[in-house]
Amino acid sequence: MVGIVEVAERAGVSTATVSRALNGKAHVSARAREKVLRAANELGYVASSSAYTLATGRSKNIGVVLPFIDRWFFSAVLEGIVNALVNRGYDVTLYNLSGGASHRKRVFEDLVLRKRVDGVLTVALKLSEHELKNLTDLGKPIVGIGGPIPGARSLTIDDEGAGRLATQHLISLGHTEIGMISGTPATEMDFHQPYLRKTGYHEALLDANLDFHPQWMAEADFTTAGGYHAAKQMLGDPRSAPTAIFCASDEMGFGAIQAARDLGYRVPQDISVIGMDGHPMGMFYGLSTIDQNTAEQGAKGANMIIDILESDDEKQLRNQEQLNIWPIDLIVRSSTARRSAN
Amino acid sequence: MVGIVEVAERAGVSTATVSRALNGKAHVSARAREKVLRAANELGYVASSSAYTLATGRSKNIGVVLPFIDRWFFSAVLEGIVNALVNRGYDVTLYNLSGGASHRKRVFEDLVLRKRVDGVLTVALKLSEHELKNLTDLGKPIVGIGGPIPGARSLTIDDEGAGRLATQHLISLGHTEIGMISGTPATEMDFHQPYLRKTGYHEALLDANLDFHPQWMAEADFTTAGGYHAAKQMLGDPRSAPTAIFCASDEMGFGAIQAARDLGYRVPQDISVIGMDGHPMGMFYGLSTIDQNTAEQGAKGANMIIDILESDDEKQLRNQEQLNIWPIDLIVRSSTARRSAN
DNA sequence: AGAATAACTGTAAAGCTTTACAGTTTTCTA
DNA sequence: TAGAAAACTGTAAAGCTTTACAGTTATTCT
Repeated sequence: MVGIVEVAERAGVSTATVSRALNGKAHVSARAREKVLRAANELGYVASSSAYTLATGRSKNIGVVLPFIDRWFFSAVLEGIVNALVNRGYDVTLYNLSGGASHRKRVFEDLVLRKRVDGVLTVALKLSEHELKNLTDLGKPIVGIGGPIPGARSLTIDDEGAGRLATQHLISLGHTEIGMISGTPATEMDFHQPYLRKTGYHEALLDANLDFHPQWMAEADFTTAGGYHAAKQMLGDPRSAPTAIFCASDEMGFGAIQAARDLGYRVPQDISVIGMDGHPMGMFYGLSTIDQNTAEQGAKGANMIIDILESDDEKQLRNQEQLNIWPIDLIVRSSTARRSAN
Repeated sequence: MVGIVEVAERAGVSTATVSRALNGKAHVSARAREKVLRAANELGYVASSSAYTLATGRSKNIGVVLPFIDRWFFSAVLEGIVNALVNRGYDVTLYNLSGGASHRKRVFEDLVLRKRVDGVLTVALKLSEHELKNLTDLGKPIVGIGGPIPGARSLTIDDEGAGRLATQHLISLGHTEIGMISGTPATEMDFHQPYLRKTGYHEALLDANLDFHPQWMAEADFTTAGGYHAAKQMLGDPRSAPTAIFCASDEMGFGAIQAARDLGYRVPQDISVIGMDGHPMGMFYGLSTIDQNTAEQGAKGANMIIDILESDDEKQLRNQEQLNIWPIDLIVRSSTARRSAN
């Protein structure tokens, strides 16, 4: 393998000069720089990242921890993160938590700790005290996307406000019996959103002096299948069925629409459904939603962490708690409509 | 930060013994091993991965290169890969190609070459000669998932056979005018599948002595939106509309179903639609499909590359060309039915 | 019990880069 | 043109681990 000494020999300079030239540092003459660049190019030289990391203490690598990869929201955030990071010259190492508790433990205790990353980005994660301590003990910047991390910077939408906005949209259409499909306790272990969105829903009902009926509250696992079953349950008894449903994710919204149709309801004439997230397929099923500009949100979070890393006073900035609110948009499509007369 | 010398001091042994004990090597007494383990645990010691890599030449890190992240197929493969790799003690570094040509160039020339990975996994990628050379020049194992890499091992379904199987399913239902929605030339630059699936479709028609009509062939970009528009085009003129459509992905299948309905067709009474991949939402829309067990396929590919890396004769195995065929399953749901009489 | 053997342990080098510091060359000023 | 200052360049150490090799201790066999 070709190392820095080969390049130095070929260029007729020292390894120090090669290093400086290749890293764009000052104190190297134009002539030397040119010779080095040519030699490096001819030899196809690329510095060993492990030696670079050992020498500088920087890995140019960010760890991203997420509870799932194959659900749309997470993959979209990830896409935004990866593209933003590569633009700034960083790699990303992935840590997925869907493999069970022991797997999860390993991620927080071994892998992330392997001093392999310059910073950690978490996506929609709720950490235990212990996990949080493991993470902050790294002494590296942490940014939480889609869910605040205590003691660190976060970028998240106002989930409570989003829940309120979605519910108010239904209220403004004249609905008074409004159901919600939220997360199961199991999912809440990982994301905060279900709880907060539910709070927003309750607040909106309260503000409008509307009744709340326990049967109008269902729980599902954020999948289309889950939304389908929860909606069937909620709509099964026509005497207590709501006229509108707010789903905490678009996937659940798709399921809810399908369930309503399978039960003979028309959407939106008999039942209005609003989802949440901004899933691209929402357009095809006419699902009204709260768009949270997912990929851009990921990119923004990625840039936040690099900004911290590359600022001069990194140490101070590092884990200042700071909450950044990301904007959301209400998108009205054909799944929500004015409450019908009967 | 706590390094190996601190552990050695605390355990009262040398760094060599610490290293051996922690890596589970032979030639260390039970007593010494125990002392080391306790000391390491008390100090929360984890070896620096850059120093480890520098010393051993192994990074315990696999690079995964994919054209998209936020499309279901890719995220599902990725999820399978990540979980399998973490189980075997490897990390994954992600290289995404959706950021444009210069980005792509950077991935192949700089990042992957940074000697950061022990091996490379590509997903549904078609590489240029130049890119392939860059990759093989790494001298590291490569495994191509969902699309063969010349000169390397690959794991892929029989796309041609899958296209044939889907088409034959439609033929067996009595359809004689069968359309297909395939990939655009732009997408073919990245994946081979569209072309091969199309070939299988043609073969099945030929075998059954069925006519082929240019209007029955449309191209889309593998998204639901693309499938929707392509199907609208194909079905727009009722005089030349087919009675069944094979879509090269489930997402396009969802779009095609919606397009058919929007045009007043009933699915499956008037139009049968079959997709491909095994998207979890297919169940809800009753989309018949060819399931390719995506996550398991990713896991299998991941295990293949680790098997090569950890075999004794790694060098020989490394880039033997070898094609592994992954099984597929025809799943019949409610979007395909016998051709109606009229 | 003593010798031979096996098992364990420690020292030091290697792996490759960056960078502080010291040394050299060039440029500028008077 | 001499001297000071600035710009450049090189040497060598540091970063942290693994591991070959040599040295030490324990075990086993006779």
